[in-house]
Amino acid sequence: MTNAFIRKLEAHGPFSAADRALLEQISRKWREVSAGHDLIRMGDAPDEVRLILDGFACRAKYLKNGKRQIVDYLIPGDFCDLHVIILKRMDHDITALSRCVVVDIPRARISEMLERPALAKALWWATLVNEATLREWLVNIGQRSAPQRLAHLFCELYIRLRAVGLVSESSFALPVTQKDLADTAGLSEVHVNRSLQILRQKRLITLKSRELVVLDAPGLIAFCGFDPNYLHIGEDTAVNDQTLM
Amino acid sequence: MTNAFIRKLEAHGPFSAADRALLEQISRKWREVSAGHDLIRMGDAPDEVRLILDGFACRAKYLKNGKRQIVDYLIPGDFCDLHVIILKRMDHDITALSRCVVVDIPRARISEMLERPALAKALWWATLVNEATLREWLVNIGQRSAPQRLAHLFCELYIRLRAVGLVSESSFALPVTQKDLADTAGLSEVHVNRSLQILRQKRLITLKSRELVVLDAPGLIAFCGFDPNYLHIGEDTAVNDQTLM
DNA sequence: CGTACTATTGATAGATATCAACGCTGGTGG
DNA sequence: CCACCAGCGTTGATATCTATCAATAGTACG
Repeated sequence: MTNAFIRKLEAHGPFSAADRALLEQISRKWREVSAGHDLIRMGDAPDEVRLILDGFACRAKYLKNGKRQIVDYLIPGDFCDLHVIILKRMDHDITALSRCVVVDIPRARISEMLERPALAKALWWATLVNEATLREWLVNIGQRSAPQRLAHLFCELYIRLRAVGLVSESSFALPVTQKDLADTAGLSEVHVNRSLQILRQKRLITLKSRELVVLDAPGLIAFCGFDPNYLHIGEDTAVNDQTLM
Repeated sequence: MTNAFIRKLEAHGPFSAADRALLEQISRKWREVSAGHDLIRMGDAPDEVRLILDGFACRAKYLKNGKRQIVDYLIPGDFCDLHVIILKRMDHDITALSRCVVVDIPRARISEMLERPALAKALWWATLVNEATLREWLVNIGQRSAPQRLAHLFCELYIRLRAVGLVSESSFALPVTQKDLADTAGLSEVHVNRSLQILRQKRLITLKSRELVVLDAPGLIAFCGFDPNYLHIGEDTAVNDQTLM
């Protein structure tokens, strides 16, 4: 079985049999975390790197006044905390949004991965795409209107989830509350509600019972000016809106 | 001569003589870029990785409607585009804010660096701190008020610039316009002007002629709730506001 | 000593937050 | 199986923040 993790990493260069064997061994022993529970807490200095095999989680930072900013959504195949290999402590929390299946990879295994060029490159790739995504989020919050911010987030999740096979019929599970979206987009809960109504009125999306349906992909893309380049999926492949969504 | 680059990288583990020799060789051949000129443009796929030895630059993404979001400030010792080793193309621009001294490191040299554990680790460190900084910027724009956003930015620059010896007497060169600050903080130019007035009224800072003076460091820190942890400078060292600024 | 960029100011419009209430829904225990 | 409860979504009214527009004042630089 090739899981989301291996599929995602291998997207940018084939692995040798030995590489794959190592990855498969890594993802053999997993555990479950139920929705709402923390995978890692700020200040933790874990000895393993966590990896999500199934489920949805978010990375968030809290202010002293209780405000929260979600800075990433973690989907199957994403590493939670590659940082702790180098940076001793977590500077933020990771919380499960749905039931998650997680593997804990010991540092030693990561070191082994870093010694294999193809795997090391894959880890660099994952890290750098993360960084590029953070930059785009900054653009999103800094420069776009409330409804556009949400639209952009949905476009991104669509592409990322599709890359791991979690989109069907233009729709996908999105186990978040409007408050979560608010804390992602730097908005209030009420304003998220009203912004979603705008997106619905425009017949761009539907979001009900934690299920997001993209009704009009080109429209959604145009509405927020989404350009998937920053995700560096299918590098050097000619892409356009039609092929993408 | 140990330049900012080497000093910064070495902050997290000593290098061997060979490591240092490689670094010194790398930073030997430099060139100048004058203020306002681009170091790299979106879409470029350069064969070298650029590194700033002196000067100030910014990393920015543009929207189709002309809006701009600055997503990072680059100071001496910072890599411009480690990404292009792995991700083929730049997905943003880098522009000099002041006259810059830059070195172009051929890919091959970067590969040599990655083969040396201490140097590879240093590169990982730089990348992961970048990522952590982006997360904190997201918190900044998403959750703080306009004056707080600026205060937080100033705190960060203070710490980062001090780490490379560019702060003296609680002040440092900050070659940016109010429009630049606006595009950094997701605000309008006018509102930045008024927010700066608030910071001045509170006797926290002074900003004139591209020189920022921190008048009241503890006050500035308290005002925006700055916590330097995310910069991962002096890991595992007990730090507090007093020792920091 | 213009000229162009940058900073500042005032007035107004627009976007978003906050506050408060109510309705819906899914789960739980009796 | 129903009643209740808690969390979530929705709505309206209002306050606050921030953008926009337009004009003026500095400032740096050729």
